[in-house]
Amino acid sequence: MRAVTPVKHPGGSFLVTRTGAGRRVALVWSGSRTDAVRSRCRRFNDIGPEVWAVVRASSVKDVAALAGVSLGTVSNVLNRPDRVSPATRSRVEDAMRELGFVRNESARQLRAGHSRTLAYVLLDARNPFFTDVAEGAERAAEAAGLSLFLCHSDNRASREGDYLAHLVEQRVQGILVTPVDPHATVLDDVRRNGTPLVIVDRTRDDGAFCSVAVDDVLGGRLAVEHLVERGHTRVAFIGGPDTIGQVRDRLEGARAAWADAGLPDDQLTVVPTDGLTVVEGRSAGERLMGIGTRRRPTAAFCANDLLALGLLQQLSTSGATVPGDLAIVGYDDIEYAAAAAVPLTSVRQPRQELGRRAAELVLDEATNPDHVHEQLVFTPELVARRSTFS
Amino acid sequence: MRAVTPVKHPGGSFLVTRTGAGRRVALVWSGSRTDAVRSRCRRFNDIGPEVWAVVRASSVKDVAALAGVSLGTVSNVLNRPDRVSPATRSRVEDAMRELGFVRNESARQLRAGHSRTLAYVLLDARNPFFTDVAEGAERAAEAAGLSLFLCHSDNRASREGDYLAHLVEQRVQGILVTPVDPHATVLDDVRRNGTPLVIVDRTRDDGAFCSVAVDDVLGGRLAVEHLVERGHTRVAFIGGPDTIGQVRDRLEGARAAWADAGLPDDQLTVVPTDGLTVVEGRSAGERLMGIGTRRRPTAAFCANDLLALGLLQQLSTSGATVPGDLAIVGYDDIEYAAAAAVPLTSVRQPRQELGRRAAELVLDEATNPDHVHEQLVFTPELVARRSTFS
DNA sequence: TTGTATGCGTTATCAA
DNA sequence: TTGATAACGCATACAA
Repeated sequence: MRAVTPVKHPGGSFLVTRTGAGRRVALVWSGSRTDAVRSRCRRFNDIGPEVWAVVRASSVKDVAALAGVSLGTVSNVLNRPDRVSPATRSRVEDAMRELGFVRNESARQLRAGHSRTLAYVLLDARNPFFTDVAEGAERAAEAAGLSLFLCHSDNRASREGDYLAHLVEQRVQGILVTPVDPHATVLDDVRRNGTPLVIVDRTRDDGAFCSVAVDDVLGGRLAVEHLVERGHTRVAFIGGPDTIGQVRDRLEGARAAWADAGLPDDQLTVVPTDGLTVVEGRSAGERLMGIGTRRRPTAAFCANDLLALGLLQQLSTSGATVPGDLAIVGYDDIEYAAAAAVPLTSVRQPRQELGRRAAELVLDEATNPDHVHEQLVFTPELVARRSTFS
Repeated sequence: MRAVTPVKHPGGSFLVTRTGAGRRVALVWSGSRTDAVRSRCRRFNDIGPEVWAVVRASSVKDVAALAGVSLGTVSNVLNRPDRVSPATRSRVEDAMRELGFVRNESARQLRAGHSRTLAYVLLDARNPFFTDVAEGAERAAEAAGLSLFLCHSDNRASREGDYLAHLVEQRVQGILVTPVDPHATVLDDVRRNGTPLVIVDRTRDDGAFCSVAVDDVLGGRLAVEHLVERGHTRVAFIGGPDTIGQVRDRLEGARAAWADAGLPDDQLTVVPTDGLTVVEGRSAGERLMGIGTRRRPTAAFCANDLLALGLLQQLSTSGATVPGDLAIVGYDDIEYAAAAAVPLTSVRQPRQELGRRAAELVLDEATNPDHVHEQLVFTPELVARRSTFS
């Protein structure tokens, strides 16, 4: 079998085709007439008994030549087929098939001034919350005939910055981003450049951007109200670091509900963590179980489900029962929450809806001259499951 | 605060700026001199007392004009700064800052013939296996100075096809893909067009593509050998549908190990599922526990960890213990496997390594004329945890 | 060291 | 209905 190796070369995209030994030139271009290919040869390169032929990817010009029409007609077939007579159209379409023509999006975009893509720069691809948001955005993009590219910043500001810069250079239609820091100037840089940007799952007080978020204070309140209703009077809040707005807000809501119930401050313990992961949840569990049974909280509210799952696992390892020894409320209601060994009570956020609305907002900003920025705040709801019902 | 709304318009990327009521034209362009902006005005649009000014995004030409140099010099500052005298260079850089110049990647790409991006089209963004593969690819891309875009096909052939077509039109440097069907002709279409493509976690027997995969037959064998060593003589294989190559291979390995151990065929039960998800795992658990205790398997080998987690949850709900009533081996060793209520024994695949090597292969195909396709097969290993140790 | 001219592939306008 | 032509923004070869 002949090796057919595509390479890239200044001036276009090329196909390199190699002959068998002995022959000088062989143009391998599956399904095409040799002469059509030969016209696109740029460079022949002798290497001993073999010869490389460098072939440009076919363009509208090549198609026009093969079909015996003008370049403008080919473009018409592509963009306004109704303006072309059926006979010539099918001749052009045949030529396209024969040459394996694919429209060059860079050229189209250069001409059109905009691309046909959205992007979502997300913090943590391993957290199902973000992939669910992405799914919602994906569907909205699909409905608008656009593609959605996902970029994983992995919680690193430098990577986030690289991605944002690249996307702006690409002139994407719009960017959704869950930023490492919503107040970082990189976001302003994007917008100064005219690329619509929507902040997802974070907000900024200055109203400079559209954003979609969930009322985390209310979420924290719902969680703790539920625990108070279930009769708990010693509760732990597990989460951190408090540089994360979500964590601060959920704790604030928790404290408000606690105060409203007339319970003493010191019976709402804060167990800080260094992140919102399963591993951190286990470590928090160890610390929690280290407290003497008399003073130990009877319930825990975790700042997200991953923490809650880690906590659950730690308890199960150490022989404690849920909710008998400790009731648990998580946050996010990811798929694994319902599927945990003890199904988790959790605060649900409308994740797909978040993504969908974010995509719609960014498209509005991209296309509607009368666009005004909106900060949408969604309402969370508590989903009660076995982890809080003995 | 004035509304500054970016819009898109044929002919370039634009910023629309709106005046306050009463004045006719206001050019809002933060940090720029008004005259520099005015030169880029294209269209003024009276709407009652307000006026829209349509402003083109700045190009090298604008920068050159503002800096008082030629367009070529600006390009040199961008691409070969050493060829420019320090004085002019700083003048040009000032102008760039002032105009908020951002290189137009479409134009650069059109000229260069290739982009600076890779893409990974993955099956299921919710499955941590794929995000870990993506992370490995991401790092390799970063090392090569490229960006990696993630595209989520969500197991749908049509969406996969849309993404592949779009990526080919974009002339990305290379595509990694875990395809819905590795033998589908869409993959051949991509390559016929000269875009390097590497198949991830699947293989194709015809050697038409590079691929990276893991020896699933060996993985199945390892799982069952482990269970046999632990003394199990009635084992269930849980997984499906068997249209998935992985499922077939893992079962094949399981059967081979079973036969090698001299155990009777009918004591290796197959419990088919409709997918590899947590929900399917629970449903399989129900069926399994429906078998009378005398004939019921004492161990289960699940085709992936999500199934195993679902199974585990089902057992725990119904009061059965793991591994006492049923030992469990999963596959993939995702993070949640170790973090499960009963830590899961699982077959680990070198996920990040898979992604890294795939990215390297696609870059080799893109840049090395002597590239030959390689089908890499990695070796899995068994990670023993509590779910198989009573 | 800097400037000029050309082409990348596409689309749209206008003339035939 | 079709064809010729001019941009879009950038990078480079070559001329000054």
